[in-house]
Amino acid sequence: MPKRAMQLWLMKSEPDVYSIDDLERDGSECWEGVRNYQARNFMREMAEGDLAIFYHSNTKPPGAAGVCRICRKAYPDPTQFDRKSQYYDPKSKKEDPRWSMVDVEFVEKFAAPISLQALKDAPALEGMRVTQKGSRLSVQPVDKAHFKRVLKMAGAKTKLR
DNA sequence: GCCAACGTTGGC
DNA sequence: GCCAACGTTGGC
Repeated sequence: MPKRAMQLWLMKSEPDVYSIDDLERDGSECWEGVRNYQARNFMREMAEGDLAIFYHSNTKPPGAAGVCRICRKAYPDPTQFDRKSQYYDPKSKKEDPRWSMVDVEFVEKFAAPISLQALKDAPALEGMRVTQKGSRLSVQPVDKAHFKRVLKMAGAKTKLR
């Protein structure tokens, strides 16, 4: 009966490509195109019901924009087999797909995004991966205390138990 | 647009 | 297995 504890994540997306507003409009979306092994491995650890901070990268300012929930666990990313896709990977084999993706659903958009600078300036968030210099990882785990703090900073409706 | 910080590739 | 060259990410 003991269930796996909920795990918490942060997922980066460039808002020009896909933003929290796009997710709010769509309700849910597949998280395609991750082509980094470490990020892929974290996605494979995700379970339905896990929550993730939706982070806007490569924009100004970058920062935490909202919350989403994992609604489908990892399965093969079809774009790796699509020759026309920018994510096509000629080395990936159908019988042993190299890349996975999960589906996420919209939970909430923060009233105002919490900028990366604000995250870095918060002493309680010390050690959070995304605040560390040169952190490029697009999918990363987040400590519960850090996740809660970000929710608090954002005045979020989402609460963790 | 620059460039630091990686990750990947391929020659050896 | 090493490592130089190259490509990508993403803040600034």
